[in-house]
Amino acid sequence: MSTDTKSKLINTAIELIWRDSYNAVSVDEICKKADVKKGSFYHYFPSKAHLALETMDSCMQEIKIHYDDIFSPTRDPVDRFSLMICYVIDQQKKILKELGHVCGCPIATLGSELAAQDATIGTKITGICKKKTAYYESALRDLVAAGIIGADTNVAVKADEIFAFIIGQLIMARINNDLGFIEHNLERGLFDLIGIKKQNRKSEKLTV
Amino acid sequence: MSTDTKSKLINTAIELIWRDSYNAVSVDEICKKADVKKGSFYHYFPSKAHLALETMDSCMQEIKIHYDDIFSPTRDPVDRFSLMICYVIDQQKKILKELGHVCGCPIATLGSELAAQDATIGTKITGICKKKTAYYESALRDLVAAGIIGADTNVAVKADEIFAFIIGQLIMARINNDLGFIEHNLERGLFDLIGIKKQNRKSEKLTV
DNA sequence: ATTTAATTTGACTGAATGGTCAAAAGATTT
DNA sequence: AAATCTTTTGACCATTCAGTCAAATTAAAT
Repeated sequence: MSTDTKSKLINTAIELIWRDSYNAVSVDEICKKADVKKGSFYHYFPSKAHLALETMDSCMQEIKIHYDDIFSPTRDPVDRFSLMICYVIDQQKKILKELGHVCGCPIATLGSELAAQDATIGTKITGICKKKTAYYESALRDLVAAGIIGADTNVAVKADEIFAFIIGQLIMARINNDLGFIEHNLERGLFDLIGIKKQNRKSEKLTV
Repeated sequence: MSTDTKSKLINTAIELIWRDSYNAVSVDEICKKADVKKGSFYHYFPSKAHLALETMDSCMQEIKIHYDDIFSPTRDPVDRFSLMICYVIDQQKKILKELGHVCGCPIATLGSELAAQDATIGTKITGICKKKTAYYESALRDLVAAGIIGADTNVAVKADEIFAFIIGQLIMARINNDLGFIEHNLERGLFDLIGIKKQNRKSEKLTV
């Protein structure tokens, strides 16, 4: 079972690239930290760029597990968004503790860096974004059905806006290396953007 | 007048770093495209990182000229936001034509890439963001005074949200290499976020 | 037990990296 | 015209980069 070597490389790459950046991290550095020789690296990945692609798959796989639960149709649609915000913030806190820096969204950071450099990464990320917005879209439809937001809401557009909003806040948190703002304002801002009136918000804390 | 050499380097660096990324562009590449020898580069900049800092100053200087006009207190506060969106989109279109790729916000892209790598860049960008949100904040206060948005609006928080929202949309446009979404939805989304009712929006196009 | 296939190793390559430096050339000042 | 200061040049450096490869090791199949 030597998928161990491969996943060691992927997990190490996620850490290093997420904290620094794709171009700032070398193959040698990844290998050294993963305690894998370079020859093994190129046995599993044809190039550094392919490693990057697989790290994104790995991230998305992890996210999917949580989002499938958070955005379960059995949940109240308002709660789904609240829980997502909780998850995002908790994850950022965890990574801050582990890596010593606010890191933001690994996929957006990587995507922004490589957008013009590698077209295949651009299309890959576009696909991942589509998956994420699908969660938002379906929750928005349920909000419409529940009469919490207007029936005239363009849910596809609104879902993309939610995504961009969160990405933007995470980028700012990364640049400022500070989670304070999103801890205090991300949820409220999101509900403003969606157009959920205050009375529909739960003041009690929810757990994932 | 040899500031010519220096500004040639800065302008070339803006182009290359904006389109690709800081770490993807080498000093040699910048020198070659600017037609400046490497020795001259290090005569004007003590390091590559210092060049990056000066490119941000240069970007901010350019933005300030436009924003001082767009956010002039003589303007209707709703118009200010509309004009800003026009400016952002026009600039993106121009850069797309020039550089062949949607490039997003140069400062956010660079900031996201170097946040954990170089602390001085992080603080520099935090300063620039403060300047930008000052424009939004003052326009928001004028919206409050005009009774267009609620007097209970936390303008400082809302300004940061606006900033994050735009940054997020630009990142997505960069990743997708497509301006379609922001052309169609950025203004509407921004007004949703601010909480401006439809009747306050001008349907007519404005010019900067 | 032997063949076959998958994995690991470590030394290697050539190009590119950020940065240096002394000397030449050009301006400015005296 | 001589001296001083600024700018430009191009050769140079040590290091790092992504990627290669043949041989050694280990595991699986026969």
